[in-house]
Amino acid sequence: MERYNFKLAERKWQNYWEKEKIFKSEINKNKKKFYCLEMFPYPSGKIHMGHVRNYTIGDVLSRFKTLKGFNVLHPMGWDSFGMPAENAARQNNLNPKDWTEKNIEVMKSQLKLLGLSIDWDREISTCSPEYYKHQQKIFLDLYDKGLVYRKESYVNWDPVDKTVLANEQVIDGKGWRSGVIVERKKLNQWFFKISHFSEDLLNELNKLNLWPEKVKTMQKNWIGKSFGCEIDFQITGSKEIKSIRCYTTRPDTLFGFSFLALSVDHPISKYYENNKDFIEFKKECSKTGTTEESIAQATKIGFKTELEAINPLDNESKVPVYFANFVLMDYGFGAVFGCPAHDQRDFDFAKKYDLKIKTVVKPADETDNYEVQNEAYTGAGVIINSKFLNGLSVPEKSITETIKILEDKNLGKKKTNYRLKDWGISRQRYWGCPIPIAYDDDDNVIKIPRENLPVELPDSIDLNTNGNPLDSQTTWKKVKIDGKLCTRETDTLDTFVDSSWYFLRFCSAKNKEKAFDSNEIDYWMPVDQYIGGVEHAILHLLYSRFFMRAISLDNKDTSLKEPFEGLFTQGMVCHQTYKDEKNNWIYPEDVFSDDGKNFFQNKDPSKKVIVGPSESMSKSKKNTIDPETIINLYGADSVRLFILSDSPPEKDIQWSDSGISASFKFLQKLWSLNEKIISNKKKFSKFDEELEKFTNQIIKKIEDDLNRFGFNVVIASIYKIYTFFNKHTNKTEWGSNFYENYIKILKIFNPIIPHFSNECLEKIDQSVKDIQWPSVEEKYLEEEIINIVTQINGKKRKVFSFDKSIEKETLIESIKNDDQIKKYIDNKKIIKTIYIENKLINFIIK
RNA sequence: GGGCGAAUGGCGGAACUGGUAGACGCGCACGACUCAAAAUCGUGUUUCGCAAGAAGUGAGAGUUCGAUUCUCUCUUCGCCCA
Repeated sequence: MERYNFKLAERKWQNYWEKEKIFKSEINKNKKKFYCLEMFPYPSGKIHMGHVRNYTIGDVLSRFKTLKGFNVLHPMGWDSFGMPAENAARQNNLNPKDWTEKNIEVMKSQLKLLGLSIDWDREISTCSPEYYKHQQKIFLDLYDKGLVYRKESYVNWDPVDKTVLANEQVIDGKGWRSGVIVERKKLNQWFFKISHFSEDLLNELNKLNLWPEKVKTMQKNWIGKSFGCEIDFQITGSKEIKSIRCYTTRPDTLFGFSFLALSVDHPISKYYENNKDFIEFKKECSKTGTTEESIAQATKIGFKTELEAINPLDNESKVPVYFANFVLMDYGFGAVFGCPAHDQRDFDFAKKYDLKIKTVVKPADETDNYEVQNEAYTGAGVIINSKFLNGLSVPEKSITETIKILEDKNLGKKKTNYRLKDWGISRQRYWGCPIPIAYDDDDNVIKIPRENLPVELPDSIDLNTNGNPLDSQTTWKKVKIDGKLCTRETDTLDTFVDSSWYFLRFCSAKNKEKAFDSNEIDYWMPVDQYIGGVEHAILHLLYSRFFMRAISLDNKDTSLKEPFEGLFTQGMVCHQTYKDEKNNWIYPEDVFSDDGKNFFQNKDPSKKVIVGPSESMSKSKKNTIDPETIINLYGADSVRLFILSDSPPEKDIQWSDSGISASFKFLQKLWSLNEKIISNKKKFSKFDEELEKFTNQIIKKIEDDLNRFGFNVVIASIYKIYTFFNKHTNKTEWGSNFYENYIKILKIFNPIIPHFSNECLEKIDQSVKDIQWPSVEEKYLEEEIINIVTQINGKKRKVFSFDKSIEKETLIESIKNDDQIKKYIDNKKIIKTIYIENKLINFIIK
């Protein structure tokens, strides 16, 4: 008997799939389509286990749907613009393009090793002009629709490197490379008007039934719809400034008003631009980062003006007006009214500047003398100390009632506000899609004519300059439009733009004229199943939803709003972490253990290794396992089997050596079983009903489990299949229906371990082309024998088997007469009998 | 601080709409093969108990004939937002 040679088999079938173009997809209107998409990778060098898990899940689903008769689209591409290429290129003196292309080549070959059912004819790469040419057209389309605009906005500025930093490059308020404190700097930047769709993006979440609730909640919170009120506060103390408009979600606490806080960028700051102290203060504020978190954590500081604001509900009450660092111009109108008793930031601020703290809300179980002590009270309760508002319940009545009163008196207006801000898309970097815009001498925006697209990135570039390398490309920057000499925009697009429409491009990946063909997207879109990491739950998915709406707006070719019908977010792949005595991380392959308890270094067995907690695999912690090494050692099918078997796919999985080797051994066992079956010399007896039932029932179960992403349970069923068939083949006579059932089993292995399945099918003289998922016969799904769990007072005592045809009365009588049951019910009174058909009987006795 | 989710043997985990808790795998133990080991195969494996039996799904309550599953309170952990 031969051992299973996975190397030969896997290479053989991968070659076959490629040569015969088995996974090529085309429109076929007679067939139902299924568009399966996994989030495409960033070509960082090599694939990692997270990719293996992601793409295995998608592949199993694609192959399963194909077997079920769907016309499956399963494409792959590269999210190939981005900072890592620029950094790597700078470090190694390369061109980002060369670095990226080399990585794509490596990773593509690695993905092929996994045996994925991908239509490689549709491969796309976002950094190729072929792709971004269309993106630039889309940009101009959106510009024409009024969904793109330019405005001044803050960025994280590294004063030493003289460059803009992304949020993730700012660590503890300092630049990741320079280590100096990052400043806020104002630059002219491009924005997508995602806020135009805030309400729709929120509302339509309800329709996404095949999305995880968790992701929908996260998006809902991100969009952050709130009801509130805009209020014009009358101002005294200045000739020019008569009133200031504020937005608040808590107008009901207006009687607790003790200061008014403005953003340093508020329009009235212009009256202070010559004030030395204010300039100093503004500088101080610029040291706070731009993220909401850094603002929340920063110490609250203020600049007191000579202005006073009048409480609209109580003209007697006048409060000071401050500029404060925790108020952002982006939120509301850049002005908030401070109620220290019921807002923690206001509370901190009031404590610092010794402002009045007046309690106007009490918890329901407190008396009217309740006073806020060491922190703000933001919970529910009842309004107090507020004249005509007293007694209103917070928040149910108080907010709406107060708004009503303000509106009646013409002092305020109800307003809906969204936390979601417009999407800033300008990046001051080289390795991204050029923005197809230029400026004339008066800084007027000039669109690059569509026929001149793409605006290609210049190839030779000096990355070792301060700031954006494109800025120093003096020749590239100059462009003549309509005879006018203009200067190109040197910012490039945020890479999230690239991934916001790639799913459309896959539908007509090779179309040179258009970004996508309306016929093709009509058929293929929306994506039926999208699979990826939960880390993209908010930005990427929200941006894609925005893009679909933006493209569909006033578009006669498509009206699709939601790009992803179904979404699945898989968990991470984790591994134990190891450190040496000097606290340096060590790779798992440099560690060994004889007893599983004490670990030592391979290079020096006298050196102990400290075992840390299991964490998500990452290069920095060196707790990675290289997929290619593992595939070489155990084969792709073993890897696929293991990555699906140990945990439910939505949860984190622990990579374990014993786990992968168990999968490998199991495939060898399956192979021996197959060898045994092929070389069978045994007799066949009559039709085996038990075999038929087992096969039908397990296929049904596997199908159900695949449909609900229960891959780990599917693998458990496969282990059961082995046990059952192995037992059957140990009998002296096999059922006459044996082969028929065995072949069905080999077919259902196909989505999970495709090379192995093909190899076995071929060996047993079955075609591997156009395999169909075996149908199940209803009559074998039902049991003629029913098991009745018998309980006394809800406690299980015995299980009885009966023929299904038995009458209820006979069944109950016969159970009552059973010796073991008699023991419990003799001399007792049965006060109730609960009978659940075909399942259970419960005697309540006294 | 707020929101969401999770908690089941030594470990990863299973249990469909409330109805036999612990499927399947790992690990472990014993046995077979072997001079021996590895590999392989077989058997067992929630805890306590010789057994009959009892207890048992993070803790506590509640609803129910019956709760891992539903409700409430709490603890711990994870994720997201602040």
